[in-house]
Amino acid sequence: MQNITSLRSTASIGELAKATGCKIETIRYYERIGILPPPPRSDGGHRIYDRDQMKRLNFVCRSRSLGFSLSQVRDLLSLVDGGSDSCAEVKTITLAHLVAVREKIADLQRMERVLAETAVKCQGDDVPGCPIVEVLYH
Amino acid sequence: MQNITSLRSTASIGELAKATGCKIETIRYYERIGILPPPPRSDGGHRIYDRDQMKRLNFVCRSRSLGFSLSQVRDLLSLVDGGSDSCAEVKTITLAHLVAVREKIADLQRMERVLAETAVKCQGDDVPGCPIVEVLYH
DNA sequence: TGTAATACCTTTAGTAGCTTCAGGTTCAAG
DNA sequence: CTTGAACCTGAAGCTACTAAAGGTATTACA
Repeated sequence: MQNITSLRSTASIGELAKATGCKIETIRYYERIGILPPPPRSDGGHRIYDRDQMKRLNFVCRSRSLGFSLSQVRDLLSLVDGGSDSCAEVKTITLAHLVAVREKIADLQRMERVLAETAVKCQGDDVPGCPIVEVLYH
Repeated sequence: MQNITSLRSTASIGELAKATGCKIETIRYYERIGILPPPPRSDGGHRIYDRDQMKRLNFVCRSRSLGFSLSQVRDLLSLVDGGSDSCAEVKTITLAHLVAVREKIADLQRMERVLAETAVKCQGDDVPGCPIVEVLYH
């Protein structure tokens, strides 16, 4: 029984990684760049995490998986840490990100269309007249 | 009249940049990493490009704008340079890329959905109960 | 308790695809 | 001939990690 949420209130970095789905190296990286605070250490120097840290890392991972940049994550964290009534700012960041995501989708859909249209034209014959190459030369 | 396509058959790096929409620094970068061959130089050391180079750069830029990686561009260029009947290989690279593009679109659409659903729930009140923050904590 | 496997530690360098900077040289217009 | 724009090089910086090297701590088992 090593389940962090049941028996023990602390976890090693490896247990934290398993619990959050975030790689060990990434956790250390987040600490190095100040996204996560440095945790206490064992006598031997191993990192020891508590539930708050796990919550925080979950927040970071979830934000990242939704495409927020690390600097946006930093901003979100400082709003959450602040605890003041800054929900509006959280929403502002989210909506700005939503716009960016939609732009990326539109970009990719444009690519997708051109690639698909072009690929069907190609029979796989000879390069000199390859329709894909023609399109790439424009 | 400095139009590269009309009066002169050579162009400076700046003219090439304007003609292709590719930045000067990026052109030099492509040369450095071997995507573009080093062009001849003026007595003073300035790069001089001809129409073939411009075509090649166009090919690179267009491929990049369709989301091909530089290593894919490299592969495509060597197929084109080879001139043999490798149209099938061009198509293979294109289809593989198309699959990757579609995956990216699907990823982004998942993000978009969560972000949009979450954002509408938030009224912009206070952080402790912010629905966006809740979702990020999961 | 001894030991071996596993997990952890630090620091450094590498990845993609550019962009920016510093500090200097060349070119073209007037 | 001068001046300002365009060009040159080499190195560093950017995002967000990932990997590798070489060493130490912890833990499971006998």
